[in-house]
Amino acid sequence: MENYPPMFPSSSSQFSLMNNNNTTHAKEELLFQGKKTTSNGFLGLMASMETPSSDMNSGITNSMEQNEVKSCKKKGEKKIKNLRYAFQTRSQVDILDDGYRWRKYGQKAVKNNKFPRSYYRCTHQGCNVKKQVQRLSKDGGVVVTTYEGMHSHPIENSTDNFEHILSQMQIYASF
DNA sequence: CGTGTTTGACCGGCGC
DNA sequence: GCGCCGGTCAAACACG
Repeated sequence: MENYPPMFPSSSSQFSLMNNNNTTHAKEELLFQGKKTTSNGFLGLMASMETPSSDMNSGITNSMEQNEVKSCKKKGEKKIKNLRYAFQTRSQVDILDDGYRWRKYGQKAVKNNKFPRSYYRCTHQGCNVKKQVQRLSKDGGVVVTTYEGMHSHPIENSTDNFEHILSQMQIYASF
C-alpha cells in the first residue's frame, strides 16, 4: 500500500502531534482540539452520515485529525507510513458504517477508559485498512473512530454509504 | 456453509 | 531482564 488517493480530501489541514509533549493519554486529548478547517465540507458530511445511521442525535462534535505515522517503530525511518485519521463523533452507536465491510479482530480494554476499544479490519483482500473504535469514558455518547491506512478498492455497499451521499451532496451543492 | 464476532492467548515495544 | 500495555491472532462460536 503506497499512496492511494485518500478518500477524504485532506490537503491543507494537517498537523502532526509527534512533536508535542504527548504522554500516553495526551493523544486522546488532542483529538478534541482538532482544527476543523472550513474548507473541506467533509465534516458536514460526517455530520450527515451519522444522522441516518440509527439515532438522530443532533449534537455533533466531531473533529478530525490526521497524522502520518512514520518512523515511530524502531529507529530511523519505517517502511510503512500509515496515515491515521481520527474522527470524533457523537453517536449512540459504535458502528458507523461508512460503506466498507469491516471484520472485527480484537477488543481490548484501555486504561483511563472504562469502555473497551474495538479493532476492525477491512475484509477486502489486499486492503489492510484498519480502524479502531473507542468511546470516551467521560462522555459515553462520544465515539472516537480512528482509521489507519487507505482503501485501495471501491466501496462495496452502494446503498447509503456516505461517499455516495457525498457525491450527491456535491451535485446538489453545485447549484 | 460462508461470513463475521467473541475472547483468551500471544507477541513486541518500552519503561523501570 | 521483567512486567506492563497496546495490538493482533486464531479457535470456537453465532447467525443468515
